[in-house]
Amino acid sequence: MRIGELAAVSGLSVHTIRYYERIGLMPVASRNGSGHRSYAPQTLAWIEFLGRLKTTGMPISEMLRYAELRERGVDSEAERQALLMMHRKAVRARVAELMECLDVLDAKIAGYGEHPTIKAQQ
Amino acid sequence: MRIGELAAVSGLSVHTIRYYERIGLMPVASRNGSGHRSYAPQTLAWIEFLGRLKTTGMPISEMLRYAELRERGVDSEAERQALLMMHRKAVRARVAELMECLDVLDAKIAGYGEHPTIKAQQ
DNA sequence: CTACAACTTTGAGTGCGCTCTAAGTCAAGA
DNA sequence: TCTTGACTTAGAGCGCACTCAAAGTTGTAG
Repeated sequence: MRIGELAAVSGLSVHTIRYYERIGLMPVASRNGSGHRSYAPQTLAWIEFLGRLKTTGMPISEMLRYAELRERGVDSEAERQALLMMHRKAVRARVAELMECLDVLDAKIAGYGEHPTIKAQQ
Repeated sequence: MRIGELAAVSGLSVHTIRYYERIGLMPVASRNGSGHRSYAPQTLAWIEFLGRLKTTGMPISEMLRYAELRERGVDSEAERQALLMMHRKAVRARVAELMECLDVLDAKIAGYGEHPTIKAQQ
């Protein structure tokens, strides 16, 4: 799989894939005869997982930490698991925070269109 | 209330408060005799609401739209309500997205430390 | 009166995560 | 052979949301 195809199936841009490789988020890709990057199909799964980390607000610096542990192989699994557990905790907190904000939004939305006396209390 | 005190109680920096005024997120503050900004206590409630919008991922451009409607007064309430309803929808979607990612994280975390055969399926 | 903190302005700088440009190489179809 | 398009590199540029710097003014405590 060449970089253009990987970009198409992953939704990342070619630029972004090369950027991810440059900063260490993706392993240095092997090359075909003409120097073009060549990707194994599993690469897509890695990109998708990175996407989950990104969606959940993990900064690149921390993804990088995870990627480095992954490169180190099987003996880093406990550390990777710990890192993900910390992140899960942060995501759960974020969800709770958003739900609290949703309550505030609900109240504000309900407030519009009410009796002026009640409205004034907003 | 002067800007330093407002910064202390709101958690924003003095720089940020002036920045918010400059871009239109906050009304131009009235001044005391010596040209210093003077704030009414209700200003804090506005900053806190802006904080909710920010926490829930609303970009400044959209907060600006809301702030402008607010400046326009009572006749913009329907529009403000509509804007907040759109935003609430987006926040709900974001919560759903995060919860989906939490499932993926749970599976990944559970996968570490399992039997090698099962682990290989990750 | 002096020192010092808190304020004022304009405008530049920062960190993040891309995103694009320029200049060049390579492979395949008309 | 020519053209087209996908690829390569190094490095510059961008949008967002601040954040800070410089130079100056004002208010108050000792």
